[in-house]
Amino acid sequence: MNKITIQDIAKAANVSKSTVSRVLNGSASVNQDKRAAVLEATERLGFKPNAMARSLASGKSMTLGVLTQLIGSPFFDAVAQGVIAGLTESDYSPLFMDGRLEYEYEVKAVKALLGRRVDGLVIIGGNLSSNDISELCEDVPTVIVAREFPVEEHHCVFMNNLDGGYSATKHLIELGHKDIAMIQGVEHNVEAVDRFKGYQKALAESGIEMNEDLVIKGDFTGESGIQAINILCEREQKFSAVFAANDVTAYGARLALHRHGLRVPEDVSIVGFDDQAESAFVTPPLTTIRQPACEMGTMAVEGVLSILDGKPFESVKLNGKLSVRESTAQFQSK
Amino acid sequence: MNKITIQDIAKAANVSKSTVSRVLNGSASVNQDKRAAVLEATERLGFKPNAMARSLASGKSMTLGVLTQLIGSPFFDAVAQGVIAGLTESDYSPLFMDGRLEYEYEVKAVKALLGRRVDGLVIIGGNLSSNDISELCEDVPTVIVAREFPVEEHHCVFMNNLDGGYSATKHLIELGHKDIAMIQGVEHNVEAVDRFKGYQKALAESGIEMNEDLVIKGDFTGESGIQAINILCEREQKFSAVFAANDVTAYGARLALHRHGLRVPEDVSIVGFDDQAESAFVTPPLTTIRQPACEMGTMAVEGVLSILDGKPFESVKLNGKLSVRESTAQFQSK
DNA sequence: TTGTAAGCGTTATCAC
DNA sequence: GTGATAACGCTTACAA
Repeated sequence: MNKITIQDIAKAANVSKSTVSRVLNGSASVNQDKRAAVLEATERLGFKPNAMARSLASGKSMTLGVLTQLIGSPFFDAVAQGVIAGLTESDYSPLFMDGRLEYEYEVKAVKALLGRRVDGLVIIGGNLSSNDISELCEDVPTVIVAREFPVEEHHCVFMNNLDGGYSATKHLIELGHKDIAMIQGVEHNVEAVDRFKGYQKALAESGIEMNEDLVIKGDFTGESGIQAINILCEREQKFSAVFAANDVTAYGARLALHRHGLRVPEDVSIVGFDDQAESAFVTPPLTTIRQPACEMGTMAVEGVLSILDGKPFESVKLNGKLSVRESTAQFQSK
Repeated sequence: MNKITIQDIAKAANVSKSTVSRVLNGSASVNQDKRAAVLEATERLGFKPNAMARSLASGKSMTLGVLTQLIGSPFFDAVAQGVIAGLTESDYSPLFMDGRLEYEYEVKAVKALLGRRVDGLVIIGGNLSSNDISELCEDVPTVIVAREFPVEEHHCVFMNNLDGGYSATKHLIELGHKDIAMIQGVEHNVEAVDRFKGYQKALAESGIEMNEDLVIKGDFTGESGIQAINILCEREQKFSAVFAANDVTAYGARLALHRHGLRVPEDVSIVGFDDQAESAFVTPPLTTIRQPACEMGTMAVEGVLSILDGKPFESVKLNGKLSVRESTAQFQSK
């Protein structure tokens, strides 16, 4: 470890610890010469301030804790990127912990973050309840991303999943499709439910009666996309389009369709949800709803920062954007 | 912030700070009654130890810093997962920082990690030079994942990219292919170069002379996969198989092939490299080389832990595994 | 502008 | 076993 302390610098520069501190933090003006001497000594001795001691003394850690889930999923990464971007201008740095999408881990991660005395918290998705968050995060400014809590005490930045589901379905309807299957996401998951509601809304609005047989349960995995199509085909269900609750499910669906000899988009159109990076390169490139993930991360950070600054922060609901590619086409009656 | 300190607990439990510390850390035996009282007070007041103060006093932070790059890429996530897994049994917790695959960020991230006085460091990929690492990490036990430094002073856990490239190409050759195109990865990137070397080795070993025209530069993106195939087709180059430097490039190649009316695998076989999660659901499911990413993460952590424990640690080189799916098939002469 | 000294919340070293 | 008390490295009044 770097054994060099502020004391060593003080000695080397012939000043007091306080002066060194002042120079390093710019907290007060210091004589040019001394200032130079301190800087020189700092450089020469390779002094690296001990963040622990610093935060212990100041009461601030100058870090924002970020609870992510499965940092490998494209969505979470995009949010994380947004967080980092939103932080570059500030003096804070992010501290990531992964909740693995498992309740116990999430609690542990938040506690660890709080133990490190992060000055603010960004919680991305996950399973923590409103209560958990209230209790755990008490007086640390917290913004929750990609989840919606109707309670006013929580600050959220989330996507309008209902609107996204609506846009996706509407797009299909506008292409002339009527028998539109939906592969749902994880049951009871709010986002999944909202996407489904959007599907229902678009259908209703266009005077198409929803056919229960076209709604298949899924769980956001590629495998569930495959299964859903298998079920539909085995039942010899008539359908010319499918709306999958997320992109990976759409991949699976497209694969199963291929195995059943159905072409995309000639025979069946597919719309996904998320717009993960791969979706533009898959064959055929997937039409999908783009989640403003990166923006959400940035907005969350700005939220925490402004709360930290004593300013108010209102929860925001963002709309996804339909990204039309080649997996959807005009309905062709056969 | 939780304003409750060890002092408050001491008062509430009618003991001294030292005793509270002893109970909480199990560093010495304490009378049953006092012990119970301390525990009760801790629970009741919701005391959360200040990690900062703790590490300042003890000189250890009980954390391992992890420098990741683009935490959203499947590969880095898998490594991160391995890191977390390797840590669960220990008393250490991970601290993630993202280097964004940009030199400046990486340096900054490592410094931030070191400023937090992490007890050990796991560096995943990136652009830091051997020197950078030596200078920055001086006496903090460090293990580097997914990069190979021939210097003995660095501890590395990496994949044998040459062997992976060899396996991929060999697979194609065994299927009867002779005109095998290769879409390279980022120029000068060690891993990319090694994968290419593996390609060359397999060719040479089978007595197939390498055709320079079949080797196309790429950069690990889906777009470069598309471009490569476009070039090949425009030149009316004869080829029946392609080995892409990574999975995303393979996706792009497959898409371009489709646009040129070439079927996979009937007309052209494709092998990727990485085995990211999506590759099993893409159409057709991609044959690829699976990187033991998770294992690498775990091994890296074990390495750091053992160095911390005063034990020696030898760099390890792991072999990837060929995962045969449906994007490759027996060569069919037309 | 600068130095002195008192914390910050723990752990660690002593005596008892 | 247990309780003072001195670190740990830094910030920040408070004086000068």
